[in-house]
Amino acid sequence: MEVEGAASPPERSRRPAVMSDVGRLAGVSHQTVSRVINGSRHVRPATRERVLAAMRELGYRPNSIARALVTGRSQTLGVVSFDTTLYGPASTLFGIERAAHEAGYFIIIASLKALDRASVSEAVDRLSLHGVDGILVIVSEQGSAQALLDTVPSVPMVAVEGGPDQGIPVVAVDQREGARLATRHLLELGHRTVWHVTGPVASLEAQARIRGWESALVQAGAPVPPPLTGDWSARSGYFLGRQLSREASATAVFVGNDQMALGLLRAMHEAGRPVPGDVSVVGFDDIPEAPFFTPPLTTVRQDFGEVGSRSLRVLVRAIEAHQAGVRPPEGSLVAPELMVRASTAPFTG
Amino acid sequence: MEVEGAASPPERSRRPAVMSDVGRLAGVSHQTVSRVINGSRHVRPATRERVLAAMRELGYRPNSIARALVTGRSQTLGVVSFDTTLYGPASTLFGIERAAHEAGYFIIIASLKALDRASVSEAVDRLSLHGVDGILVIVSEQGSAQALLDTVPSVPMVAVEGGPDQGIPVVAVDQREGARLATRHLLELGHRTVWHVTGPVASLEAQARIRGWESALVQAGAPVPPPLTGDWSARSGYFLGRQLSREASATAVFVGNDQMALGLLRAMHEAGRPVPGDVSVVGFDDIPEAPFFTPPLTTVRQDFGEVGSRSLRVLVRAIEAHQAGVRPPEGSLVAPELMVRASTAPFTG
DNA sequence: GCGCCATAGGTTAGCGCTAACATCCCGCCC
DNA sequence: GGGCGGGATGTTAGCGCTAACCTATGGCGC
Repeated sequence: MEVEGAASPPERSRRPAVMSDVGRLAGVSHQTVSRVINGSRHVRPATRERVLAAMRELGYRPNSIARALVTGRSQTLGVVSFDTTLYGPASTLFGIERAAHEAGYFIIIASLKALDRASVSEAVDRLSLHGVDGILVIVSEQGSAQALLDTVPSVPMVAVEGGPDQGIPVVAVDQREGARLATRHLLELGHRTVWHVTGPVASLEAQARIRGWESALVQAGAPVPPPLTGDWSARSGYFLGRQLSREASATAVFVGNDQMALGLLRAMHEAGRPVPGDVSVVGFDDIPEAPFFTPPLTTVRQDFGEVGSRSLRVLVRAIEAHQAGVRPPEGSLVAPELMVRASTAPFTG
Repeated sequence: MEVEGAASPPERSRRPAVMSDVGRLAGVSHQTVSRVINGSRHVRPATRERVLAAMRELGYRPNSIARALVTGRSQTLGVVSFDTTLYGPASTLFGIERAAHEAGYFIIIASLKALDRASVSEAVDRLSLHGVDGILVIVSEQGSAQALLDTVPSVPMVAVEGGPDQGIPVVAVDQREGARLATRHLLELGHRTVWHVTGPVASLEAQARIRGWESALVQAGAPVPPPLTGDWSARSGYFLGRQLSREASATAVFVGNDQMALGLLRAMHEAGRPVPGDVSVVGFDDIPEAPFFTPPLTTVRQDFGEVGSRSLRVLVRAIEAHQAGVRPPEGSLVAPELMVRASTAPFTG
């Protein structure tokens, strides 16, 4: 079709085409090509068509690095996370990525070796050095939440799943409300009180769940048993479950997450204390396997995907606010939901 | 110390310092600053010190986008994956990220909406457009493996966890060997044959496990029962388990992954067929929860982290080979390991 | 017919860095 | 002592793109 390009034989596509190659073939300047790409109104339809045809013919792909250099925006966002192997962070990351894709951003990840301040700052630093436009920190631990405030952020940041109470926007599930839901459910089944297997002390989520559990107990006038501290693993749930199985008065347990609940279920089974006949158990998270535990686990669902996509949208708004020089947006809380299954039953004292 | 810089008061750090600012303060050209940063030998120690001091004073951070533009390398690698929520891909991704960090690369992720050819190519395209130096594709499905061959790769690629037999390097766990391990274990316990609950038909892993299971059966002269097809979820394992529980001759089951094994365990429990008393069950993956199933699950461990880090190293070598214009490296297989726990027992017919 | 303004496009200067070459200076050898 | 080699540094020219400004053209009102 284009007789113009006939001068250069199939030898084209040696080195990738750049803007001026397209311009030359279309008989316009490289700037006009840029205008076509960026949708400027000041290009005649006929010219636009010629440029588009030339782009097609040369297989032109815009170079986003050159564009990033000149615009100062890389369309890339960083995510800092600790253990992306766990279901929670993994699903959150997934939600983030989907929302980022929709918003035209890429996600680059920086996982932490350890959960201390230094590595959080180091990760944030590494990302901003690489030129990201904003950073999401999936933070779940007190030290790292603190580290966020120490960090001098060169780009907008949003904390996900937990974070400092002020300073930067936080998007998370309402942990305290979730714990209240779980505790009240057990209380309403007639249990005198509810024991609690917690996550590690430094975990913000664990702390919030403890507060929610405690407040529900206090509000109902129930005694507050000493919490048992685990580490989120099925293993720790198992050992704490063995311990609890010897506590005859323990007929209802609110476990800090589903993995520990699985371990606890196993310990109760071994100890001959049937669930839910003898002991009722509620977990937290609602991992996909929870309905298939023995027995199917009553648990509190956290919508991680929603947390991820919502936090991404907050970050994008924060970036826009930053550019416009206006106030950053607020964070928000995602509501948890109680999933009642077969691991809880009325108290039959 | 530096009287030179006194002209500009604390008003510095308005706009981030660039190389020539550092050079000016140190009394050298911007190129010498570049030499210091890139560790050139042709800089006198005294000069180097002055430059480093100036960098510190101005809080200089090199701009990696500008560097990427001129060198043509962004120090960024792309990872294409489908469901990063599952334990396998999530751990693989984690291993990749750790190894990338060590090798001085960043990881940018592109997750797929669907598992078809189009979305794989689209993701690869999106990543290379963004300027990645290489791409890892966590592929586990026949269609996408094929898509990889269709893709005209502008950058080096490596397939992870599965992929076409030729064309690009593949790093994966030896699925067939893992399936043989599981099947032989059950056969050695005296079971007449071993049933198999498989993953979805299009899954490369599922296919390889079926082949391994079949070959172990044939080699032992055992009959080959019809495989039951699941979809990796605990839910499907549960329903197929219900079906299998009615099959009196089924005393040994090799389940394609641990989640389905969990569902199957639950179905057997409900059907009053004790595991391992009546039925022996072997899973695949060895997810962290497997030891805490009821009963603790015998399963085949896949070292996902090793697959991730090994594939990253192969990709880095592929990039170097690409630049040097030599042949790309070979892929490799990671050995699986049988973890014997309490869900398998000798056949007592 | 002239100025005026809108429209369509070209020209020029960078973004911050590295690669390639040019230059200077010094010691050393014949 | 003069040329020469090589280490230390400066100068120049891009990488591929966008922003800002400039120019040509044409329609329109008076």
